[in-house]
Amino acid sequence: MAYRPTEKTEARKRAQRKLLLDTAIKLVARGGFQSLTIAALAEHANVATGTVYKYFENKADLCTEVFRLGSGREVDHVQWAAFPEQTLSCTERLSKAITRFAERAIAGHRLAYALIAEPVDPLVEAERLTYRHAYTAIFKTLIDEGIEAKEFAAQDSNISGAAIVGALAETLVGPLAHGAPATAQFDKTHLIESMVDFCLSAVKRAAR
Amino acid sequence: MAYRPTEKTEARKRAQRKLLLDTAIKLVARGGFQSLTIAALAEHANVATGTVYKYFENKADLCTEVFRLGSGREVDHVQWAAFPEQTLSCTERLSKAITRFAERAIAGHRLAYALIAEPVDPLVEAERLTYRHAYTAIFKTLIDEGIEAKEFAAQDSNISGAAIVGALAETLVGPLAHGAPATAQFDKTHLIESMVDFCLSAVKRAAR
DNA sequence: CAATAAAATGAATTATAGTTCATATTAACG
DNA sequence: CGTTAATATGAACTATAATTCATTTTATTG
Repeated sequence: MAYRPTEKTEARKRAQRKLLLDTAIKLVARGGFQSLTIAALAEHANVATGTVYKYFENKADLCTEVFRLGSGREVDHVQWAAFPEQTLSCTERLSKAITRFAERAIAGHRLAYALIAEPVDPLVEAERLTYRHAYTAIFKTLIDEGIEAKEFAAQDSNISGAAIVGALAETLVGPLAHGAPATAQFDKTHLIESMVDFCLSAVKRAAR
Repeated sequence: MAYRPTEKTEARKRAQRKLLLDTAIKLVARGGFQSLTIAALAEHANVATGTVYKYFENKADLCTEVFRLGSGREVDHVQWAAFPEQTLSCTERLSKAITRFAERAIAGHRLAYALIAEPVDPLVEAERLTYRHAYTAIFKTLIDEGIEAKEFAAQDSNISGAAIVGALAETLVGPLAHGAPATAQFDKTHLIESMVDFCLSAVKRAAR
């Protein structure tokens, strides 16, 4: 008997895996999923291509994990805004959730675009639906609460939730799309305010 | 001198090209852009792969034309609903335009999904943005008219237009996505009504 | 029919990535 | 230090499609 995995090697293994994932996310944030190739990942992480396969079953597996890691935090932030510690009206919470979504998308630039809208391998597409659905679920729950509290009109909260996600994605992704030059600045505050107004009016349905 | 293109051959050429485009659209409608390969197209159109290149520069060119042909008619239909012959209120016209958009998307199934949301080659993505923008422009113009007529609140019509397109795409594409079994029926009328309510309330902004 | 130009063919080539695996390297333990 | 097991390596292999091009077929005219 001469060799056994020890805490040190296990730690190294975990670190290597994390390094690969972090590097992969950097690649996606820089050039989208289309730039995430095994070769490029290996290159940037200073390992051989074969090594990647010691940590990930195959490319789909890698993409899925990248997607989860990249989006998990994003979803959490919106979740926290929608369901805060303090007691706030549903109107305020929806407003904050939309603002948070938008702010992070704008800050994240290419990454947000890649996660929300960029063309990806069909294998990854399923994961994106999950991602978008996570947002829809947050808005749906919040809208249900708002209906209960008589702040919002009675409505199909699933549809409204999805509509909000779609509206946000379209209005945010438009300006961020392609390799939209970071110079092409747009009025972030104006965009966010507009979207808050649009969505709040929609769920309140005061108009006839 | 012995051979010169004549009207007959020119006509045949045009017909061949049309056949290829129609076949390509059928393929996309059946299995999305991912199933549109030169080999498959040639096979289904009963020509050799090389022949395709007599009619199209390259694949990107083919995809672009497929996109234009496929979406052109769709956009026109919404355009007609938004700007009809008869005099109608902006509210009614917006309602009809949204309904038309949704009805055609639902009827078109896979094709609508492919045009609006399916992952495609980045080369084709630019064309999609054009396509979505065409819808945004229609809604923007209609919203501007509605603001003028005091039917809608003052707002950034570009943002609202894009928001409507995004909201529609998200709510419609969700149920249509993947190879969503045609059996998985959803309440089409309910969905359309909900979206009309959502969008009309949003642009009217009666709520505060 | 002969001559010729256009059009079609499809096997071969090219390009791009994902995946594998025989070999080399490294780490742990006696 | 020597043995052994785990890890890493990266060139070779595989798969998938796009693209090309020498050859064949077809259409037109004198």
